[in-house]
Amino acid sequence: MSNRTKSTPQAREPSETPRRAADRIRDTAFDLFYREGIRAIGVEEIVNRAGVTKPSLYRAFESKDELIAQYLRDYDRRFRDNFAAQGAGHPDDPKAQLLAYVDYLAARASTDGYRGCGLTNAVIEYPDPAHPAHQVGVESKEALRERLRELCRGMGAPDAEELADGLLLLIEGSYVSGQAFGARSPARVLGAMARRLIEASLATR
Amino acid sequence: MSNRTKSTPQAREPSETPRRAADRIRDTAFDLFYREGIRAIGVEEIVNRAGVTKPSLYRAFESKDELIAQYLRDYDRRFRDNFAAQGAGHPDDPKAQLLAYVDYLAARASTDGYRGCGLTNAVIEYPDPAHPAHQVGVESKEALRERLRELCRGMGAPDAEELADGLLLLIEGSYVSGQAFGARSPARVLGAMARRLIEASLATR
DNA sequence: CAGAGTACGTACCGATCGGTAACATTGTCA
DNA sequence: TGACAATGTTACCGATCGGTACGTACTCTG
Repeated sequence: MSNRTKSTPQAREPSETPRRAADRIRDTAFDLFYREGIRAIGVEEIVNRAGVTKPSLYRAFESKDELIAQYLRDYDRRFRDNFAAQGAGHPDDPKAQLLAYVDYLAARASTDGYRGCGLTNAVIEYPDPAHPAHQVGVESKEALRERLRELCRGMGAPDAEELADGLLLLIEGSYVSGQAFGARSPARVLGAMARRLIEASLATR
Repeated sequence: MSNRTKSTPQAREPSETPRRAADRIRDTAFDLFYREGIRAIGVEEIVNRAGVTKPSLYRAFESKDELIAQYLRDYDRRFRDNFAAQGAGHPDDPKAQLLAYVDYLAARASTDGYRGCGLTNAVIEYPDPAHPAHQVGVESKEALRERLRELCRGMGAPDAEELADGLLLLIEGSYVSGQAFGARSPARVLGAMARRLIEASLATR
């Protein structure tokens, strides 16, 4: 076990194609799993498209399941970053932060070829709660639920938990409807519905 | 013994296990596909659990894809029947009809082991629009969307299309959230949120 | 009772699945 | 130059995938 770090990490251009085999596999798996579905993609296809070989995959990942879990952890990280980035323009304004993401999602989920949320899709593809893909997906959704609750509390909602769950339903509905309806997706009304629900909920006493 | 009634195909003991091979396959496939996912279930497992053999499957169905499509058509039929049944107690009251289904769904989607909507799941499992599973799923969703629009028009909503899409988002969100959260699903607030959204939408002018 | 259909099972196919063993090659640093 | 880590090459494994050629048992009809 030598975890020796090179003192001169040079010639490391992130945009370059070759890179490390493990990274190429990770990126390729991310793209294929998300686009085509996890169960639809075999390890053979991943290594072929990544331009590497199967032993390289199994040197970097214990199994396909572990690669799947890694894909979903990557997806979760990107999701959180993006969620935060959308609201970054509205510090100290929870409602504006949430609406920024909601408007972003409404546009994105109403484009042809949209594939929804990789984490939601994984939970559906692996209904067994014991499967790592299911677990990572559920954990991410629980974190999203909690984040929405924080935002709703910040808005001063009388019942923040209830409003957060309502918004979560709208968001998850946008993920899946976008896949079924493409550019004419019901997700196009997500922004208007979220606003209406928020206003009505803030008005309750 | 005397069976002069060969023209009438009866002698049907509905509760009996053996029945015809094709029917057993259909029922078993329905259950397994819904419970475990379509891609997760092979034809071998279907015929084993149905107590028949593989050639019997391929005599009744052209291919696995055709069996899948049949499963989804069956699912769609049961869904429409159930949707209608939930609102049957409120003739000439579109809002009550819709809320009856919504309340039913809120309860069902908040039980452990809930597996969501088989049609939604199929669209996610088969993202390729050319695949029959995807197509049958999408067609069913379009019909549901239209049904919701009818109901919203019947309620006198100023923008029935918009409200229908909002309700569709809530409903689809309940399907998928139920799988991730089990008994503590956000779907428990579906009834309250649908009511709030409907009232707020009816009040717009 | 003969014979034709019908309904089903036995046994098998090639392809692909996830995963591995053994060895050759490369590039980097000392 | 030589050690070492990373990667490629090749060939393979048992299991399972969707799908089929072919033989057998039952039943209805003539």
